[in-house]
Amino acid sequence: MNKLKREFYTRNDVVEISRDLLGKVLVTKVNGIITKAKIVETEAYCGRNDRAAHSFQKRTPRTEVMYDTGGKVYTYLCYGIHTLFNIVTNEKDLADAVLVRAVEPIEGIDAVLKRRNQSTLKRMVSDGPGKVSKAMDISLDHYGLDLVDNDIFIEDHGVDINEKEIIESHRVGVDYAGEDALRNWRFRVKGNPFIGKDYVAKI
DNA sequence: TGCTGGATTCACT
DNA sequence: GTGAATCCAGCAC
Repeated sequence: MNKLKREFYTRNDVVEISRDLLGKVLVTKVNGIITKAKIVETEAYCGRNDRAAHSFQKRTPRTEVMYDTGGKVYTYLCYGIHTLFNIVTNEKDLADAVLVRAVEPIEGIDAVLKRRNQSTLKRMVSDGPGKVSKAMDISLDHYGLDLVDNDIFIEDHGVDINEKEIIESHRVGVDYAGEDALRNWRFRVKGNPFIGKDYVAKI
């Protein structure tokens, strides 16, 4: 198991990192419970010239960590209820980030099901960004955490997602971003049962 | 100090 | 298919 190193996160192409993250394994150790899940859906945000990004032309206390060096965790609350999990990328001050939208649980499944109040493992468990953080027990407390040296990190299990297995599509929920909302910066693993169910209609 | 709206989810019909 | 839940950041005053 190779834990991803700083160099993986600090590359300057956030879109490339988003693609590379597909098939990688997100690991969390919260309250002594280890949970692992394969990343099957990501979304890229470019802080400098992407109106969909929180960090676009406004540096605030909330988005401060996006301006830090790649490899940091950016969590924030959406609709007052849901925690969304982002991975900061690129060099310091550039504010790029990747949103993890869906995962496939592979270890600690009992804990995942318990957190999600489910009895069996199915798409429902982790096919949305808010569900991912809940399933993995990621909360706002993890804001600013360093993935390189902490209880939350990403492993490379040698799974290589073929270019042909990646579905590109435009991002959702960011209509306010105008033309930037049309960028094909959302990436999914083709055929994986845990990706968001709307992918057929949105392509 | 107060108002507004959002990178959503889930229960219910 | 639809609507309610729910809270904080950002901005206006």
